[in-house]
Amino acid sequence: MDLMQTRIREFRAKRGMTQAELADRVGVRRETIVFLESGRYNPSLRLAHRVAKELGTTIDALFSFGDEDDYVVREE
Amino acid sequence: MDLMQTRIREFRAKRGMTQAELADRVGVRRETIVFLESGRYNPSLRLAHRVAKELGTTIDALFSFGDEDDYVVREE
DNA sequence: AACATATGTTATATTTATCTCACACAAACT
DNA sequence: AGTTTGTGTGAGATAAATATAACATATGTT
Repeated sequence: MDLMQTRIREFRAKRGMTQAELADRVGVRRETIVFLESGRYNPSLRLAHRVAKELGTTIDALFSFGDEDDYVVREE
Repeated sequence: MDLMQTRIREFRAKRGMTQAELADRVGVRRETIVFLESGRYNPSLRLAHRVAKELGTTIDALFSFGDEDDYVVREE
């Protein structure tokens, strides 16, 4: 099935934001965030964008697929 | 309804690639590319990623939503 | 121990993306 | 004029995202 990686949880934690809070601000159900964080589904581009925006980052920074040469979770 | 902007056509043209070609490489139907280029639907993140990759760019460079401060189509 | 809060799960329903097929149109070429 | 090539459109079918609701678990707090 080839799931994707996401750093949503990492970014969300950095902001001290709860799943429910994020879901709320983004306008989806909390369960949707759960599924997103575990990579179990493939959001629409628009949803990905809203999430990235709420977390103060970009889509490309937030999600990654198996095909990148250089995906690393860097701490800062 | 609030459509999104995309530079797919621009990038595709730059590469001299046809809609059918792109569809093919990306693994979708040509009609899907037509709809994407006209912003009439909201691809899955994975599809957006595949398209960006085939066009040698990133998702964030390829798509934009009404909420950016600074979206410009720049020529290079 | 009881309670509250944050997270995870499972099943079903609804909405939307994408497929499929068929046709239409314009431009370029023979 | 006819043919090819690239692009656009529309309707119906299928697959996948998201909603909804209900329950489960873990952790922290009193």
